[in-house]
Amino acid sequence: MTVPPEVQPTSNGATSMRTDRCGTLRVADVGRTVTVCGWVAKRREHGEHLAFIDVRDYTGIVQCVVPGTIDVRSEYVVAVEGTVRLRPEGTVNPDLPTGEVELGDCTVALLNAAEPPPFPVDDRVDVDEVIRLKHRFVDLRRPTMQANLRLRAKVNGAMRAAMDRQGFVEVETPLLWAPTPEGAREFAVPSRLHHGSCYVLPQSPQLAKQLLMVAGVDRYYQIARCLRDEDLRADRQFEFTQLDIEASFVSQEDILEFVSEAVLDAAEAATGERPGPVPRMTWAEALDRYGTDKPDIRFGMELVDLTEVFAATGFRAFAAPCVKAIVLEGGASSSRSRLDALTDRAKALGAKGLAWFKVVEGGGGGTDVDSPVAKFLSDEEKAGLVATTGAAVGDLVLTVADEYRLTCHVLGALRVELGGRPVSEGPYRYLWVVDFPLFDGVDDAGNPVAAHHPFTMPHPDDIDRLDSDPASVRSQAYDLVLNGWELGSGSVRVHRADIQSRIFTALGISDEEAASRFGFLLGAFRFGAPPHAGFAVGLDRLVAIFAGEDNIREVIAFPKTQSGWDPMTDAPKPLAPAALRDLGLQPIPKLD
RNA sequence: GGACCUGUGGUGCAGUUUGGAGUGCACGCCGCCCUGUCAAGGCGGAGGUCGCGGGUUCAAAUCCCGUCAGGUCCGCCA
Repeated sequence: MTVPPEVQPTSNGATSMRTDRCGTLRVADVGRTVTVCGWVAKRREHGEHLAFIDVRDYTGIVQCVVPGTIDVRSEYVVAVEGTVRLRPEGTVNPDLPTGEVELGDCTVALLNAAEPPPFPVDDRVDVDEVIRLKHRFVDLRRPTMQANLRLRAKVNGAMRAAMDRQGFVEVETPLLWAPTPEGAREFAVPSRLHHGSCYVLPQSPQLAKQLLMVAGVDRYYQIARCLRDEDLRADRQFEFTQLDIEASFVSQEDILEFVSEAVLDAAEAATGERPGPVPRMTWAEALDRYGTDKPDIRFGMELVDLTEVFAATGFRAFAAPCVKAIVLEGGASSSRSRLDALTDRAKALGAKGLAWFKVVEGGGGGTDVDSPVAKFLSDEEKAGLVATTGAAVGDLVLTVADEYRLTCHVLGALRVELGGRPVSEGPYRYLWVVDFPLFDGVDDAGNPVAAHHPFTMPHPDDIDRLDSDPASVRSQAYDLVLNGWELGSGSVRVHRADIQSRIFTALGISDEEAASRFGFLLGAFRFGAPPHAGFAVGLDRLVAIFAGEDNIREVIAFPKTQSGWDPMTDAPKPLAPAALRDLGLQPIPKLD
């Protein structure tokens, strides 16, 4: 966790109960009689004539001096009236922003007593997350969590301002939507008035915002909640928030500009520093050099292609469509158990195996490789391996040989695990990844699967191959990546029926099927759909990185555990029989 | 669906490798003392199904099997 930035209130926060906030009092306030309200952070009693109470609100802590004893405990809610005065010589606390002053001759009004907190309300210890979540209302009192919430609001505000400035209009879209059996699994909401039918919570406002383009809104945005019933991760919750954008009569370039403006504004608001222009990389280059479509470009360790080196190899494990390697500097000292663990990891990622080579000094001042499989390689191949990877004595070369995509995937993951740093650790390296493929793999029936979504416009240079060679068709889809996390994605949409029809054909979706799934959208498009394109930025991830957190739960007020449990409310819970009846539902025994 | 890691007073840990009395540390909590502390200090005290179940053993926090919960990851996330 990071030290929260000092809170800078925009007003003194005076109310009918207080004149000031705790953390704002300074030397300039000396002489004022003030009242602060907050929670008792600490009590230090010195007998019957003197006691100190540290009172905390979200702005910080102020020391209150009581001339006598006072019966308050940790987390009691109090209002304290006293006179701001300089601390006596030698008792200034340089660790506190309010440390030069204190409240003297205090009278303490008890507003509410409190049980001892279940864990310390400070940032010094990492408490078990279930306990924190169960008492989230206490956890959020901690300075870091307060700072995270407020940072999130600041980022939110900066993005809204950027979109407003660029002429976008905020429109709210429904949370109760229709099932669209494509993409992420949806949360269903049973209908009381239509037994047996359900609404679904939107995995994103995708279709709604495209309809707004048909409606002539021209430039739409929304800080939108999205819901996806998929397995949770450090960077994924069931519900998450996006800055959702769509604009008409625009190209990909316009969208990248709009989004850059919002994200860079947010970065400036959050960090005080405006990043430079965001570089670009094609999807193909990202996969080739980094083994992933969301490369962390804070460090090198790029994938090296060795396919040519082993083109004529007699080593059967390397007789594969693709041989690639990464170099771990100084890794030659790795123990056998460590190397075995790496091999297991590679297999878990889908590789058939992992061949490692320790680069050692060879005869005549040259280099040689030390490896269980070295005996299967020719001298030329060993020399080529070292030369092509650029590995030096003491380095470890890890190689995978397999299909191109799998090889890249495995080495890309190992690269991040071996050479990477926490996502929130600086510097911030933004990257546009462009020219994603239109299709990605095939489904069970052998039909191509849409890489982004089926309304993504093909790349103009590739559109002629839509029918003849769909796998080679690039799309006008793009991602924004920051330090190895996908911050968001978008695309130019298909607005013409003839192109949409060809894409559905390539996807193996019949006219009837398309009509039943997306009929309302396709129908709307017949009434004058403008060319349009859009994007969505994941706010939780962006804020987490700015907050120095590697986990989006730290920037969400009430998140759920990896199994979708909320320890505070104990959700999800069974519905009462009467509620089930109302909805026309009947539980069935759990299936194995 | 799968892999790995974790689970010990309210909190954070050590103890588990090599079985031997619920043993220890820090914080917190309760009581008393203390007129300048600020992670206050001193003295005393309370607080434990060692996640749960089973097995091995004379004996299990410790070894074995199962299970639950949490975390990280793979699959999944158009």
